[in-house]
Amino acid sequence: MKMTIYDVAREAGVSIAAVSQVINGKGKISEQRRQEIVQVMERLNYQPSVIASALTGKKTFTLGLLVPDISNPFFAEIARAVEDQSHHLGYSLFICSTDNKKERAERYLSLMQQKRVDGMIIGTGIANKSTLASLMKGRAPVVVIAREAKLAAKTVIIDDYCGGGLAASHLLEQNHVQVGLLSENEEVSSSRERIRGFVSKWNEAGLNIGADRIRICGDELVQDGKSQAGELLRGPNPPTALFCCNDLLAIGALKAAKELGLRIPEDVSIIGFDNTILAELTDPPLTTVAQPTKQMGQLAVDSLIEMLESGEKNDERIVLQPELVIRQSTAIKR
Amino acid sequence: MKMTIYDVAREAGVSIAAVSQVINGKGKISEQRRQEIVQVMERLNYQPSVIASALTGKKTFTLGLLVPDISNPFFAEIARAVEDQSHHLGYSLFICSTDNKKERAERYLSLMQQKRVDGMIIGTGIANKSTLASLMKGRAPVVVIAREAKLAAKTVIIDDYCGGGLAASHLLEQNHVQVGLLSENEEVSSSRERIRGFVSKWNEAGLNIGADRIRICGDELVQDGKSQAGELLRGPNPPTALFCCNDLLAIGALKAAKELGLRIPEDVSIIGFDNTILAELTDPPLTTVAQPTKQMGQLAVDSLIEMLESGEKNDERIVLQPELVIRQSTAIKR
DNA sequence: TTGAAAGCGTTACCAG
DNA sequence: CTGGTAACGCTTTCAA
Repeated sequence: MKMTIYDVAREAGVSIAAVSQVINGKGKISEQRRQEIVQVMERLNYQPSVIASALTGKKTFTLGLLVPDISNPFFAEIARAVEDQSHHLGYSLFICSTDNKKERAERYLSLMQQKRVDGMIIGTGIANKSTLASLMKGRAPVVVIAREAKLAAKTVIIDDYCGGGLAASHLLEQNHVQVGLLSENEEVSSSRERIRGFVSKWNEAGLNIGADRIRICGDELVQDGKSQAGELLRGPNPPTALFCCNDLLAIGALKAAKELGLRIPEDVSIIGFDNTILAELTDPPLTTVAQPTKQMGQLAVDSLIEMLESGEKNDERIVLQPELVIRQSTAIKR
Repeated sequence: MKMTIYDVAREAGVSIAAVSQVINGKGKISEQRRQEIVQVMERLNYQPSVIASALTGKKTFTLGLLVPDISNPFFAEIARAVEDQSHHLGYSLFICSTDNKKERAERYLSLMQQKRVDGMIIGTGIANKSTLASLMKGRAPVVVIAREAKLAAKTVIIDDYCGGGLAASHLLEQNHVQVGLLSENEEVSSSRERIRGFVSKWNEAGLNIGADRIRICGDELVQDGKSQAGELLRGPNPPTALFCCNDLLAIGALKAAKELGLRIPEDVSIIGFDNTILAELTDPPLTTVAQPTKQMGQLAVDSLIEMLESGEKNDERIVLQPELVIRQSTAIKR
């Protein structure tokens, strides 16, 4: 049933070498022979085996994408952008959700290497440097997306520090003084940067943020965001504004506030990050810092393909600018 | 740099066959030899090439998933469930978004075959029967998820017809008489079934739904949902309730209603389908019909693996029950 | 038990 | 131009 290059060659009365040449458009064959062979291939519905081709050292035309969670809308959007550009350029995509777990990430990475992906895009923290280091020594080029790489590596990212600052400025303009910050797990560098950027801007204004005001949330983003926000809001000297490192956390905060009978933004302002589709749907719509996901995904793939085609590793960082999207979850402090 | 089975064999002073045996845990080797070989493999950080193994007729341990759009939260959730179960069972996953486009679907399908996936899960309409038919004649087993297959094929699905009925009953109980329905593109069988179920329940109650009350939306779900709902709501005899075939469409409807200054649910009730994460975030939270995505994804993978391990094709349909989740976007007609 | 050798489907090099 | 043939890395008989 399954046709091979031999079947085609036999049917066309030529050698497999000839067939191989027309498949790859290489070498010299008379136009007539080529035509004939093409015809036979179509007639037999022949499809070259990527597997066999890969075994001889050719590419697999497969890329890998590692994200924390594909069901998180932000990463789903990134994934879609990456997928589109990959397929556009002729590559298939393995998608893996790591839940930010070191073991999962390493397992997936090793799997991808065994399956000989041509390159990978990493959008998730990788626990230790040595993993990334050995990864980069491998044959497959790597680009890091939406995260700070721990080593010099090609990176497509937004200026998270600046994004945090954007949020801080917005809240500052609205006269907030008491704020609470919701961060992701410490491994998540983008989250750390956002917090750093926020705090630094806040300090510039001569204001302080107590360490107890910065809450680290676990992987159950909505859930943990809700409980941490709840603690902050119920505690002494409750914040009048909450900066959340992503929209999911912000949604948790929203829930906590509502549950406490607080009005948003009248009683407490909430600001998210990512500008996922969720942000425009919440009640009230969420003020958030936007990342250009489409563009990031596309750039990541382009860079990756360029690296693997040129064979040169490239450590350049592409830093895009975040943008504040003001909706109705933030207001002047009363 | 890259270790092969030969390197291991040489280093361990045995034949490659011996190494192969310990890799696959087959054949008989003295425990001592096995230990030695394992040690060498670890020392050399040897990783068997899935590619080479596949070439000899073994599995690729790769599955393919086709969905309309991975950035649609419903499919992102399905994908996550499928991914988890796949990886749990040792398989990697290609994920492809087809946008419900025939050409894209066929291109992806062909790619997957060239890459010799062990099986595929189809969650998107495939334009013509012949494609599906030839697909199913291939070596790789297929299971259809969240969609009616056009041919006898293993299917994991909810009872969409019944789901439509659930929505209708809910609206009927609330005394609605004038309704509007928002459907997806005609190719989408689940959507058709939901509409059929809704209409039939409606008719049972002695009520009618004019053909002009059923609007087909394009692929820009939110966008198109909004414009179609807008037309309905602005038209003569506007509906007091809208049934939307998925949450995204419902969100569009929500937007249209708000833009027209209508209150929800006081002026118009809106009911969605899928119960994605979006549904609990909208303002007001969306009443919707839930699908058990986690379970569906898991069942699909389990069935697929079972088929490919047993080598038997299986046409069984697994039909799960949808469930009405009542939130605040629907209310008794005033 | 262990090892030699024949594939698996392609590519690429090297003679005709 | 064209065809034969040795890799590629692994699995699987089949002898020894």
